[in-house]
Amino acid sequence: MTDQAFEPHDHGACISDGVAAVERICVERGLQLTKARARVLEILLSEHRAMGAYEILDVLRADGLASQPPVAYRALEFLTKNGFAHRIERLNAFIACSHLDGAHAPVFLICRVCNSVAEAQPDPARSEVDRVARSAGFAVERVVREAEGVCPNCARAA
Amino acid sequence: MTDQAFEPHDHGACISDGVAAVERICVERGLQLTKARARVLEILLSEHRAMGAYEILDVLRADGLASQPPVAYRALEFLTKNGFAHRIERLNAFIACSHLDGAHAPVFLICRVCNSVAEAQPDPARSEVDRVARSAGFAVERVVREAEGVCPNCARAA
DNA sequence: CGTGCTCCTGTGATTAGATAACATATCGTT
DNA sequence: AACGATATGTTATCTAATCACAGGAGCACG
Ligand SMILES: [Zn+2]
Ligand SMILES: [Zn+2]
Ligand SMILES: [Zn+2]
Ligand SMILES: [Zn+2]
Repeated sequence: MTDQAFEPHDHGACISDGVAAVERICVERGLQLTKARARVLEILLSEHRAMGAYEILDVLRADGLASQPPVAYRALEFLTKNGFAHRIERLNAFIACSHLDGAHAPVFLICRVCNSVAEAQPDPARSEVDRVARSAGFAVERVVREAEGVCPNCARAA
Repeated sequence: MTDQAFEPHDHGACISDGVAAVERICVERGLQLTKARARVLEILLSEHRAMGAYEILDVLRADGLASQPPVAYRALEFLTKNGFAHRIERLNAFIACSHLDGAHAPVFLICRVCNSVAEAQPDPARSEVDRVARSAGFAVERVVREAEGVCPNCARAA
């Protein structure tokens, strides 16, 4: 149900698989995964936590690439519009998608101790948000579901 | 299940009832509902939509009260910490609570056309967020659930 | 060719949202 | 009166996001 963010895993595979999957989807859909966009995706994939636009910008700058805010924001807009990354509203930050297969309405679990973020993929049929919206006659276009708390690793450590 | 934000109602009662309820609760709990805090609450209650801190500040300024950001942010911190108002993460904005009775884990329905925001009070027992968190061993402390879309009034109008 | 078109990039400036730091005030308690 | 706790006022700063406009790469068409 949740992904591996809170468990030990081969993280090199997270990165390479993520890049490969996005490359494939871009070819399928005729999208341009340009240098800047690919680099931002890599940066996001490099950690299971949300990164702010200016933090990403710092990495780009260290790479010798362009360093003005619009550079990061444009790449992030491309990635989020196409479902390759998500914006975490609670943090004003971004994270690579870890469920690239199919449409989804993810739930994010944000650890306030280690800052890791897990993207979970709940059963879409029984969302309380949808239920409530339907009963109000409200047409939902986008849903934000984010939980802040302590992940199992940090709970054990304490 | 949802409140009256999307339906015609006696809005004067929304404001007076809201202020009265908060006043009562503050007395009960020994909280100080000072001039600035009460005024910010009134401003939030005056509309069923979320208002930004600087927008609130403009109203305070028009009232001849203090006009620096911390004034608004401190009042908003008091109101949100005590459950009298909520922060809408998606909008970086605030709205008065419309379910002052009891603890709650609200769902917000945000109309992108008329900007009205309804606070719904779903059955807490079957939250998808809680279910997912439990299965991941994640200890939830705060939940954000916000749906963006079109309210029934605006859907009819279109 | 080379012109126009579309999409992407680079850069400077500006706007919006939030907090830090520090001084002052108010009020009840001793 | 002196004190501590809480709330306010003000300046400056910081972070996040967008605007506006100039250029550049790729491609289609004549
Ligand atoms: Zn990984
Ligand atoms: Zn953690
Ligand atoms: Zn009302
Ligand atoms: Zn509406």
